Amino acid sequence: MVFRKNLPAHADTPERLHRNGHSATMANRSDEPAYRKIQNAIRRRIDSGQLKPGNVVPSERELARIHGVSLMTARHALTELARDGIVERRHGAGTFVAPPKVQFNKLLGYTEQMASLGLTARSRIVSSSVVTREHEIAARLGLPPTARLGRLERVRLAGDEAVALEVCYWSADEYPALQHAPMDRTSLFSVLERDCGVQLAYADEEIDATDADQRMADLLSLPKGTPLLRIRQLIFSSTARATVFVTGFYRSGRHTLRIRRFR
Amino acid sequence: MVFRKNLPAHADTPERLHRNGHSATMANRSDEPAYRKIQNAIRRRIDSGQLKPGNVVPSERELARIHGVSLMTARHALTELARDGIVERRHGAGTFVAPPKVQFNKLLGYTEQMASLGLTARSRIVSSSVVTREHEIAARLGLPPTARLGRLERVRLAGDEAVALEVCYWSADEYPALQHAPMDRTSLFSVLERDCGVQLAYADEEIDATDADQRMADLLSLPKGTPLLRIRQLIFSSTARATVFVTGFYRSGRHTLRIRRFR
DNA sequence: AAGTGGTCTAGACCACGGC
DNA sequence: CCGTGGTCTAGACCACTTC
Repeated sequence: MVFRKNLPAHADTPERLHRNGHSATMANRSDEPAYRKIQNAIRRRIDSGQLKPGNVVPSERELARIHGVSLMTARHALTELARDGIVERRHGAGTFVAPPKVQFNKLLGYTEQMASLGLTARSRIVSSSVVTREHEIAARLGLPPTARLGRLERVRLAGDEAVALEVCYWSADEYPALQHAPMDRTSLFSVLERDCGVQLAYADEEIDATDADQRMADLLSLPKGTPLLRIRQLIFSSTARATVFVTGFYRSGRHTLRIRRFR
Repeated sequence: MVFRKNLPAHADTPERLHRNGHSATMANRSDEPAYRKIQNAIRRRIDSGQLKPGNVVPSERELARIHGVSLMTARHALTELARDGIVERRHGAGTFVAPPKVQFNKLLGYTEQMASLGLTARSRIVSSSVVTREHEIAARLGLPPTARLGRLERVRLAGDEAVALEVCYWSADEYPALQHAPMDRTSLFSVLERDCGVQLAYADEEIDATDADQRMADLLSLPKGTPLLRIRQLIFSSTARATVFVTGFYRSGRHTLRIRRFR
């Protein structure tokens, strides 16, 4: 409930009546701050296509009038939207819907990458187990040396062609659900985020080149010695906890990593 | 000159005298906004080591008092510093100096990378020329197909060991200075930024794995067929102009690319 | 309880952009 | 010229943390 508060010192004039007496009657809908309501109103108009990139957004003064708030509050709403890249402000001209941003260096699972290319991810499970002697990987995950780790080894397919071998490790005690999910059809990311209540946030990756040993060569149907891109990623949750460790071997020519780096 | 302005409506009380009459006497130093002065004052105290990470920064009310500004102005100063990651705000507790941020995915030249590891970069120039028939690379740089391109091929050394082969291309007409700089001792980045007045901003990179052909094997003193990490980068200026195209072949085990990706 | 940041008011003057 | 965003005032009440 937002009752009327905010009566500055100089409101000791009789005009304080302008706060109409809807206090108990209309539900003022949650304790959402006014500036956030304004933001949401604008976001909705953008999402619905009513406001397109380049279109002008109502000015500070207009928003203040429409929503019945002070200039500073309307201003705060627009300033934050600009900081988040939703709108662009041009001094003396106005506030405009920003062109949609392409996200760089975005952390995606294989399933999501394929989906973003309009393809369906398929996998073949090579092995699925619980291991206890992976000291180094346990250490990377911030677990004791002999922690029980879930381990999943999958061959990634594009069409009928094997393009990658991925091995994942996670704490078997914290995420038992992963052990029994149908991982040949399901995304590891989606199980974690939907079923385990983990919000993934970022991954630190080490990238180098190696070549296929006999086992990899067999699994990927390649000659032994073929160069492979190796990506080791340690994936962190939004609470900065190391959650999954993945090592992937990607067939050259079938997989190029694209990143953008900033100065 | 900032004279006293900002006399809101309710300042018709006698208290407006509190603006002490220094108007013409002390030089108010530039037209820098008050909130920026506050920010600079705090930044200086952090840079000089007087304020260390975790230390508390003066509160909004304190800053307002010290600098003789209103609460909203002091608040604005801190809010922006927090947005830039300089300080962290904790509701009910205070504002604190943020721990120094490690920069991820930072675009660095080889010379700079070595410097950041406390090492000195060395290179051996393999060839330096101007070419006119690299249609594909010219296209990447946004130039006509037969544009004159500067081309520089260098072997990168760590100690006495060859760790990488890098080939750079740029517009020979726009940056003639690059052709005659002592590139065995100098950074391409520093020549561009210092001598050519170009501010580099970001690079789009394509990363995959390949293996050494006979020529690379000879130049890097490796067996033919050794897996190499290939990084092709198109480097853009702050005006979003493609400026340099670099292809690098990095010896595995001697070079691991580290990046962070966000969800 | 004291102090902090978070939200908000009802205005002010200025610098800038486009007509 | 008029409308826009940028800076700023002198306060207010609230939610939160710390003691």
